[in-house]
Amino acid sequence: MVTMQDVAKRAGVTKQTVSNVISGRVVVRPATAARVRAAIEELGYTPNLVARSLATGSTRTVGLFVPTVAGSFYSEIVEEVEDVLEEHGYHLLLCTTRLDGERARRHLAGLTSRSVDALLIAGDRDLIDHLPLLADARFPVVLCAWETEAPDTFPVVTIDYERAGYLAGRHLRELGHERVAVLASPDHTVRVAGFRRAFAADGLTVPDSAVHMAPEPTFGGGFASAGAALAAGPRPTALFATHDILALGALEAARVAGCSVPRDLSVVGHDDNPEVRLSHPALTTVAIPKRAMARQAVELLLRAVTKSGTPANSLQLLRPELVVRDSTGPVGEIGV
Amino acid sequence: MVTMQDVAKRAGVTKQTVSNVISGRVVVRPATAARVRAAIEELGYTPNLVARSLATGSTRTVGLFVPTVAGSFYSEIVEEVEDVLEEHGYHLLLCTTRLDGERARRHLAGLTSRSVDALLIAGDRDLIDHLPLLADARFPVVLCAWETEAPDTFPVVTIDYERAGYLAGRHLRELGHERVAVLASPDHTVRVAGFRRAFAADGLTVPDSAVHMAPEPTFGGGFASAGAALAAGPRPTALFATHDILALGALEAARVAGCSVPRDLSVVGHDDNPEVRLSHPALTTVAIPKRAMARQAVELLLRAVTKSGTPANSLQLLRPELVVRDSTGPVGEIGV
DNA sequence: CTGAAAGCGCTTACAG
DNA sequence: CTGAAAGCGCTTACAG
Repeated sequence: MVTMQDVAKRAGVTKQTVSNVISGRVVVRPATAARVRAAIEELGYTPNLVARSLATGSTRTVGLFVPTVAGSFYSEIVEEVEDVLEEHGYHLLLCTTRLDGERARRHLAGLTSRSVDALLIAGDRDLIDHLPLLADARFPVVLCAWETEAPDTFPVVTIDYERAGYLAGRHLRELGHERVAVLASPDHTVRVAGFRRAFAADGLTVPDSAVHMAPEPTFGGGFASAGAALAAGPRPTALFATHDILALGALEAARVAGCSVPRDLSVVGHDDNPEVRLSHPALTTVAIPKRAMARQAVELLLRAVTKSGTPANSLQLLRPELVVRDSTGPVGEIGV
Repeated sequence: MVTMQDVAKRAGVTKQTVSNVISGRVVVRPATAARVRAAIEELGYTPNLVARSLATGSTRTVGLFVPTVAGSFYSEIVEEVEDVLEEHGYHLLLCTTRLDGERARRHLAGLTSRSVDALLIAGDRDLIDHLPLLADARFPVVLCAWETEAPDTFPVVTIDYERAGYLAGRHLRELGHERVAVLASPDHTVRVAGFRRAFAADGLTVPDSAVHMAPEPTFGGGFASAGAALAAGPRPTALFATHDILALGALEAARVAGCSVPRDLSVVGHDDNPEVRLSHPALTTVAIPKRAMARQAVELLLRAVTKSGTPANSLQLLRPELVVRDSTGPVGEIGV
């Protein structure tokens, strides 16, 4: 491989001068610089990034942990993170943890060894128990898409999930719904709490019996738990699913149960993933500013890298927004 | 940061001995090794991977280019690649090219500089024009998920897309369909050719007028071009979409046009993405062994890395399989 | 504006 | 089995 030394010899200078030409940090006489550039060109020289990293202590690489890359939520985050990194000349080292805490821990241990300038952890599912490992990391760490109680050891950029649930609830309240059901993933307690708050504001309560757990965030999971919700007691007039895909399953369950949406049943989802446009009727849902979240998190991270300090330890909550489509309507007189 | 030197001092040995203990490549006296290990523990030493890379010339990182990470096709590939890499102790550097050849080229240039031990390029969309840049790469390169004419400069692990189209066509022929339409993405000419071959085998031709281009591989794109196909001339009795999502759009177009699937219209998709289970009726499609493909490609790549040679230049075609569900049926008498 | 020196933290032969 | 030396390819002060 051709090294800086080779270029230097060819251009009749020392390698320090070559380095100066490349970095542009020191002014080099135009004639010399031209000779160096010519030599680089002729030799097809390309600097060895590993050597540079060792000398500078920076790899210009950021690690990203996501639970998975399947599904549009995290894949959009990955792409946004990559975009921001690219704008700043950084590379992306990706680890998907796949609901496997042990796997996450192993990867974490691997990255601790300086191969990364900073680390972004998206999603609280798999790494939450291993955060202490990062306590004396030599690089900045930022958390995002964190729904459960965020540890106060790292800056967090996330969504106001409580408000997301609240928006869904308030919307249903404004439409006059009183008897409602919730389809929830186990780790979505914050959304459910927000949803309840909207009802509590009107002196209504959403009983625990109205909250149906969907172990898996899948279409089938939504179908099954919506089926249970519709079969139970007095049929609800509205339903909030903490995940769009659960809502899509619920739509199907409603069809099967012969109840028309939104006439007999209103359905609200959560996330506003692109898939929801495939549904009939189009799903009313709470849109999550995931790209904005990812961008802010990365920018915070990179600011910490360049100022080489830990970022100010803060909790930043981005606001979700209700997107009203066709799956919700006023509570009907003919209900039941 | 604590270095090997620090550990050595603490253990009362030289850093070479520490290195030996860590690598395990040289036998060290047990007592010494124990002292070294204790020192490592006490100091919380973790080797600097960048320094190691510079010394060994290996970063234990593999670069992966994919067009996007949205949609299940490439996201499954990414996860499978990562799994195989992890099994072998490698990290994943991810670049999504996003239909942007220029962006792809920039990233390529960045990686050429030794920050990666090998490179896997999935998808022919964005990098096809920039492959010459890789001509004198100092690391192995493998191509996968390549549908267009593959360059013969690198090993290719891909799908027999021609056969995929053929399987779809043969299935429809076996059901007696003669008047068919195709919904195709512009870069899916090979699938279409295979589809046509199945008809040609029976002396039938699929005219160009029966092939409808869908510029975007989206639900809306499928809906629009299926609408055109159903409106045109004598209505086809069957339809092949070169992409599942196009087929889902077609299903919706059929519903709107008031034609019942599969009674009035059979629909075959391509890929067998998980989404297709959401459709009504469940979609018959051609399943693509994408995970197997990704695995083989990475294993080929890693074999080349460890044997530090270019991999044998070969073209490997994995076989797709027809998955019959509910969207296809025998051609009806009452057709049209 | 250019060159000589030291150093980033490791590994790899090679002696002892 | 352990130590002394050289080297991986850069960058960063520091002289001239």
